[in-house]
Amino acid sequence: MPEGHTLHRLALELTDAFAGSVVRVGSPQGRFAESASLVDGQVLEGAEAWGKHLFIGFAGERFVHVHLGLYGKLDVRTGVEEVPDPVGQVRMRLVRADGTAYADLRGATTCELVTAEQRDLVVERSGPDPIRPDADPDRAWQRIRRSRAPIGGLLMDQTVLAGVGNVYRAEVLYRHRMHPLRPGSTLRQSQWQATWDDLVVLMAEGVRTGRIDTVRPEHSPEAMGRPPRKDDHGGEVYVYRRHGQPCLVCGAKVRTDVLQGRNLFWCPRCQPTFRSRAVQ
DNA sequence: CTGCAATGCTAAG
DNA sequence: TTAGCCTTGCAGG
Repeated sequence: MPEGHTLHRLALELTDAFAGSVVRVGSPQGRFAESASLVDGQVLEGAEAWGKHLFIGFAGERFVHVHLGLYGKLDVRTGVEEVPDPVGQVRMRLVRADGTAYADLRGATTCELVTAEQRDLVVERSGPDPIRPDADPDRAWQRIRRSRAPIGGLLMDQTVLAGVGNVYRAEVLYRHRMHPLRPGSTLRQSQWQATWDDLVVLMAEGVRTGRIDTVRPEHSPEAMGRPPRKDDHGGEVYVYRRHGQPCLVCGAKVRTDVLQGRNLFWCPRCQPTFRSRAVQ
Protein backbone atom coordinates (compact mmCIF):
# COMPACT_ATOMS: atom_id res chain seq x y z
CA MET A 1 0.00 0.00 0.00
CA PRO A 2 1.01 3.52 -0.41
CA GLU A 3 4.60 4.01 0.64
CA GLY A 4 7.11 4.86 -2.08
CA HIS A 5 7.42 1.31 -3.39
CA THR A 6 3.71 1.26 -4.25
CA LEU A 7 3.97 4.39 -6.38
CA HIS A 8 7.05 3.17 -8.24
CA ARG A 9 5.37 -0.12 -8.89
CA LEU A 10 2.32 1.69 -10.24
CA ALA A 11 4.50 3.84 -12.47
CA LEU A 12 5.94 0.68 -14.01
CA GLU A 13 2.51 -0.92 -14.40
CA LEU A 14 1.04 2.18 -16.02
CA THR A 15 3.96 2.52 -18.40
CA ASP A 16 3.68 -1.15 -19.38
CA ALA A 17 -0.06 -0.94 -19.87
CA PHE A 18 -0.48 2.43 -21.57
CA ALA A 19 2.75 4.06 -22.78
CA GLY A 20 2.61 4.98 -26.46
CA SER A 21 -1.13 4.40 -26.68
CA VAL A 22 -4.05 6.72 -27.11
CA VAL A 23 -5.93 6.73 -23.82
CA ARG A 24 -9.46 7.73 -22.93
CA VAL A 25 -9.47 9.67 -19.67
CA GLY A 26 -12.62 10.17 -17.67
CA SER A 27 -13.98 10.79 -14.21
CA PRO A 28 -17.04 8.64 -13.50
CA GLN A 29 -17.28 10.30 -10.08
CA GLY A 30 -17.07 13.75 -11.67
CA ARG A 31 -14.48 15.50 -9.50
CA PHE A 32 -11.75 15.19 -12.13
CA ALA A 33 -14.04 15.56 -15.15
CA GLU A 34 -12.92 18.97 -16.35
CA SER A 35 -9.20 18.15 -16.26
CA ALA A 36 -9.80 14.70 -17.68
CA SER A 37 -11.37 16.20 -20.80
CA LEU A 38 -8.14 18.11 -21.47
CA VAL A 39 -6.06 14.94 -21.87
CA ASP A 40 -8.79 12.59 -23.05
CA GLY A 41 -7.78 10.94 -26.31
CA GLN A 42 -4.13 11.96 -26.06
CA VAL A 43 -1.16 9.62 -26.15
CA LEU A 44 0.04 8.58 -22.68
CA GLU A 45 3.81 8.88 -22.85
CA GLY A 46 4.80 7.29 -19.55
CA ALA A 47 4.52 7.41 -15.78
CA GLU A 48 7.12 8.18 -13.15
CA ALA A 49 7.21 8.36 -9.35
CA TRP A 50 9.16 10.56 -6.94
CA GLY A 51 8.66 9.45 -3.37
CA LYS A 52 4.90 9.08 -2.90
CA HIS A 53 4.03 11.31 -5.86
CA LEU A 54 3.05 9.82 -9.21
CA PHE A 55 3.06 11.71 -12.51
CA ILE A 56 1.33 10.32 -15.57
CA GLY A 57 2.64 12.10 -18.65
CA PHE A 58 0.55 12.90 -21.70
CA ALA A 59 1.48 14.40 -25.07
CA GLY A 60 1.95 18.14 -24.82
CA GLU A 61 3.83 18.20 -21.51
CA ARG A 62 0.77 17.68 -19.39
CA PHE A 63 0.84 15.45 -16.35
CA VAL A 64 -1.73 13.94 -14.06
CA HIS A 65 -0.33 14.33 -10.55
CA VAL A 66 -1.57 11.62 -8.19
CA HIS A 67 -1.01 11.27 -4.46
CA LEU A 68 -2.82 8.33 -2.89
CA GLY A 69 -2.74 9.64 0.66
CA LEU A 70 -3.63 7.17 3.36
CA TYR A 71 -6.08 4.93 1.57
CA GLY A 72 -6.14 5.87 -2.08
CA LYS A 73 -5.83 3.10 -4.66
CA LEU A 74 -4.98 2.83 -8.31
CA ASP A 75 -5.96 -0.48 -9.86
CA VAL A 76 -4.34 -1.26 -13.20
CA ARG A 77 -5.84 -4.11 -15.25
CA THR A 78 -4.32 -5.39 -18.45
CA GLY A 79 -5.30 -8.01 -20.97
CA VAL A 80 -9.01 -7.54 -20.37
CA GLU A 81 -11.76 -8.53 -22.81
CA GLU A 82 -14.10 -5.83 -21.65
CA VAL A 83 -13.99 -2.76 -19.42
CA PRO A 84 -16.51 -3.15 -16.58
CA ASP A 85 -18.83 -0.47 -15.21
CA PRO A 86 -17.13 1.61 -12.51
CA VAL A 87 -17.58 0.39 -8.93
CA GLY A 88 -17.70 2.96 -6.12
CA GLN A 89 -16.24 6.44 -6.40
CA VAL A 90 -13.87 6.29 -9.35
CA ARG A 91 -12.14 9.67 -9.48
CA MET A 92 -10.22 8.91 -12.68
CA ARG A 93 -10.45 6.13 -15.19
CA LEU A 94 -7.91 5.48 -17.95
CA VAL A 95 -8.89 3.18 -20.79
CA ARG A 96 -6.66 2.14 -23.65
CA ALA A 97 -8.18 3.09 -26.97
CA ASP A 98 -8.14 -0.59 -27.98
CA GLY A 99 -9.99 -1.51 -24.77
CA THR A 100 -7.42 -4.07 -23.57
CA ALA A 101 -6.37 -2.19 -20.42
CA TYR A 102 -7.85 0.20 -17.90
CA ALA A 103 -6.97 1.80 -14.58
CA ASP A 104 -9.26 3.12 -11.83
CA LEU A 105 -8.24 5.68 -9.21
CA ARG A 106 -10.17 5.87 -5.94
CA GLY A 107 -9.83 7.73 -2.65
CA ALA A 108 -6.74 9.71 -3.62
CA THR A 109 -5.76 12.84 -1.76
CA THR A 110 -4.53 14.48 -4.97
CA CYS A 111 -5.53 14.02 -8.59
CA GLU A 112 -4.84 17.10 -10.67
CA LEU A 113 -3.60 18.08 -14.09
CA VAL A 114 -0.28 19.95 -13.90
CA THR A 115 2.39 21.44 -16.14
CA ALA A 116 6.02 20.28 -16.28
CA GLU A 117 6.93 23.29 -14.14
CA GLN A 118 4.44 22.33 -11.45
CA ARG A 119 5.73 18.79 -11.48
CA ASP A 120 9.28 20.06 -11.12
CA LEU A 121 8.28 22.06 -8.04
CA VAL A 122 7.00 18.90 -6.34
CA VAL A 123 10.20 17.08 -7.26
CA GLU A 124 12.39 19.92 -5.99
CA ARG A 125 10.59 19.99 -2.66
CA SER A 126 11.20 16.25 -2.20
CA GLY A 127 14.21 14.77 -0.50
CA PRO A 128 16.18 11.98 -2.18
CA ASP A 129 14.15 8.85 -2.96
CA PRO A 130 15.94 5.56 -2.17
CA ILE A 131 14.17 3.89 -5.09
CA ARG A 132 15.52 6.31 -7.68
CA PRO A 133 19.01 5.56 -9.02
CA ASP A 134 19.78 9.29 -9.31
CA ALA A 135 19.13 9.90 -5.59
CA ASP A 136 21.81 11.56 -3.47
CA PRO A 137 21.74 10.35 0.14
CA ASP A 138 24.04 13.19 1.19
CA ARG A 139 21.21 15.67 0.67
CA ALA A 140 19.29 13.86 3.40
CA TRP A 141 22.35 13.56 5.59
CA GLN A 142 22.93 17.32 5.54
CA ARG A 143 19.42 17.79 6.96
CA ILE A 144 19.68 14.99 9.50
CA ARG A 145 23.04 15.93 10.94
CA ARG A 146 21.88 19.51 11.54
CA SER A 147 18.61 18.58 13.20
CA ARG A 148 17.79 17.95 16.83
CA ALA A 149 14.44 16.46 15.74
CA PRO A 150 13.94 12.73 16.36
CA ILE A 151 15.22 10.48 13.61
CA GLY A 152 11.80 8.80 13.60
CA GLY A 153 10.28 12.09 12.46
CA LEU A 154 13.05 12.97 10.02
CA LEU A 155 12.67 9.67 8.17
CA MET A 156 8.99 10.47 7.53
CA ASP A 157 9.65 14.07 6.51
CA GLN A 158 9.29 13.95 2.72
CA THR A 159 11.50 17.00 2.29
CA VAL A 160 14.33 15.12 4.03
CA LEU A 161 13.77 11.73 2.41
CA ALA A 162 11.08 10.81 -0.11
CA GLY A 163 9.04 7.63 -0.08
CA VAL A 164 9.54 6.29 3.43
CA GLY A 165 6.28 5.76 5.32
CA ASN A 166 5.33 4.40 8.70
CA VAL A 167 6.22 0.77 7.98
CA TYR A 168 9.65 1.38 6.45
CA ARG A 169 10.38 3.90 9.20
CA ALA A 170 9.63 1.47 12.01
CA GLU A 171 11.45 -1.38 10.34
CA VAL A 172 14.61 0.37 9.22
CA LEU A 173 15.04 1.88 12.70
CA TYR A 174 14.66 -1.58 14.16
CA ARG A 175 17.16 -3.12 11.75
CA HIS A 176 19.72 -0.47 12.66
CA ARG A 177 19.00 -0.63 16.38
CA MET A 178 18.09 3.05 16.56
CA HIS A 179 15.62 4.45 19.04
CA PRO A 180 12.98 6.46 17.13
CA LEU A 181 13.37 9.50 19.39
CA ARG A 182 17.09 9.77 18.97
CA PRO A 183 17.99 13.25 17.65
CA GLY A 184 19.20 13.30 14.05
CA SER A 185 22.30 15.25 15.06
CA THR A 186 23.54 12.34 17.21
CA LEU A 187 23.85 9.92 14.29
CA ARG A 188 27.22 9.12 12.81
CA GLN A 189 27.52 9.43 9.07
CA SER A 190 28.35 5.73 8.77
CA GLN A 191 25.08 4.90 10.54
CA TRP A 192 23.14 7.06 8.13
CA GLN A 193 24.89 5.54 5.13
CA ALA A 194 24.10 2.03 6.34
CA THR A 195 20.47 3.00 6.93
CA TRP A 196 20.18 4.51 3.45
CA ASP A 197 21.81 1.50 1.80
CA ASP A 198 19.35 -0.73 3.61
CA LEU A 199 16.37 1.35 2.45
CA VAL A 200 17.63 1.11 -1.14
CA VAL A 201 17.58 -2.68 -0.93
CA LEU A 202 14.35 -3.03 1.09
CA MET A 203 12.36 -0.62 -1.05
CA ALA A 204 13.60 -2.05 -4.35
CA GLU A 205 12.41 -5.40 -3.05
CA GLY A 206 9.07 -3.76 -2.24
CA VAL A 207 8.73 -2.53 -5.82
CA ARG A 208 9.44 -6.05 -7.07
CA THR A 209 7.07 -7.90 -4.73
CA GLY A 210 4.42 -5.29 -4.00
CA ARG A 211 4.73 -5.80 -0.24
CA ILE A 212 6.96 -4.74 2.61
CA ASP A 213 9.13 -7.54 3.95
CA THR A 214 11.89 -6.60 6.33
CA VAL A 215 12.76 -9.67 8.38
CA ARG A 216 16.05 -11.36 7.69
CA PRO A 217 15.99 -15.00 6.53
CA GLU A 218 16.81 -16.30 10.02
CA HIS A 219 13.70 -14.57 11.40
CA SER A 220 11.29 -15.69 8.71
CA PRO A 221 8.22 -17.71 9.77
CA GLU A 222 9.76 -20.85 8.26
CA ALA A 223 13.10 -20.40 10.02
CA MET A 224 11.44 -19.70 13.37
CA GLY A 225 8.56 -22.13 13.04
CA ARG A 226 5.93 -19.44 13.62
CA PRO A 227 2.78 -18.72 11.63
CA PRO A 228 3.15 -16.14 8.84
CA ARG A 229 1.63 -12.73 9.40
CA LYS A 230 -1.89 -12.42 8.13
CA ASP A 231 -3.26 -8.92 7.87
CA ASP A 232 -3.82 -6.39 5.14
CA HIS A 233 -0.25 -5.31 4.65
CA GLY A 234 0.93 -8.86 4.27
CA GLY A 235 4.69 -8.56 4.64
CA GLU A 236 6.88 -9.98 7.39
CA VAL A 237 8.01 -7.26 9.80
CA TYR A 238 9.85 -6.97 13.12
CA VAL A 239 7.90 -4.29 14.98
CA TYR A 240 5.30 -2.52 12.83
CA ARG A 241 1.90 -3.05 14.50
CA ARG A 242 3.37 -5.74 16.72
CA HIS A 243 3.05 -3.77 19.99
CA GLY A 244 2.53 -5.97 23.03
CA GLN A 245 3.93 -8.99 21.17
CA PRO A 246 7.39 -10.40 21.84
CA CYS A 247 10.31 -9.11 19.78
CA LEU A 248 11.30 -11.78 17.23
CA VAL A 249 14.94 -11.43 18.26
CA CYS A 250 15.06 -10.77 22.01
CA GLY A 251 11.55 -11.51 23.25
CA ALA A 252 10.98 -8.11 24.88
CA LYS A 253 7.51 -6.62 24.45
CA VAL A 254 7.32 -4.37 21.38
CA ARG A 255 6.28 -0.86 22.37
CA THR A 256 4.17 1.80 20.70
CA ASP A 257 3.69 5.54 21.09
CA VAL A 258 2.45 8.42 18.97
CA LEU A 259 4.87 10.89 17.37
CA GLN A 260 3.45 13.77 15.34
CA GLY A 261 0.14 12.00 15.01
CA ARG A 262 1.61 8.76 13.68
CA ASN A 263 2.09 5.48 15.47
CA LEU A 264 5.62 4.53 16.37
CA PHE A 265 6.70 0.95 17.09
CA TRP A 266 10.00 -0.18 18.55
CA CYS A 267 11.68 -2.81 20.69
CA PRO A 268 12.91 -1.29 23.95
CA ARG A 269 15.77 -3.79 24.20
CA CYS A 270 17.01 -3.96 20.60
CA GLN A 271 16.63 -0.20 20.15
CA PRO A 272 18.08 1.11 23.38
CA THR A 273 17.42 4.61 24.55
CA PHE A 274 19.95 7.20 23.55
CA ARG A 275 19.77 8.74 27.04
CA SER A 276 18.72 7.38 30.37
CA ARG A 277 15.71 9.69 30.62
CA ALA A 278 14.33 9.05 27.15
CA VAL A 279 11.07 7.21 26.59
CA GLN A 280 11.55 3.47 26.77
C1' DC B 1 -24.76 -4.46 11.07
C1' DT B 2 -21.84 -0.43 12.92
C1' DG B 3 -17.60 1.72 14.25
C1' DC B 4 -13.04 2.45 13.85
C1' DA B 5 -8.26 2.64 12.51
C1' DA B 6 -4.96 2.76 8.68
C1' DT B 7 1.21 2.40 5.04
C1' DG B 8 -0.48 10.39 4.20
C1' DC B 9 -0.88 14.90 3.74
C1' DT B 10 -3.16 19.52 3.37
C1' DA B 11 -5.55 23.41 4.85
C1' DA B 12 -8.09 25.62 8.32
C1' DG B 13 -8.06 27.49 12.98
C1' DT C 1 -3.81 20.87 16.70
C1' DT C 2 -7.75 19.14 14.12
C1' DA C 3 -10.94 17.82 10.26
C1' DG C 4 -11.19 16.02 5.90
C1' DC C 5 -10.37 12.95 2.12
C1' DC C 6 -14.16 8.77 1.42
C1' DT C 7 -11.53 3.14 0.87
C1' DT C 8 -10.61 -1.10 3.13
C1' DG C 9 -10.42 -4.61 6.54
C1' DC C 10 -11.13 -5.85 10.96
C1' DA C 11 -13.38 -6.13 15.73
C1' DG C 12 -17.43 -6.23 18.23
C1' DG C 13 -22.55 -6.84 18.99
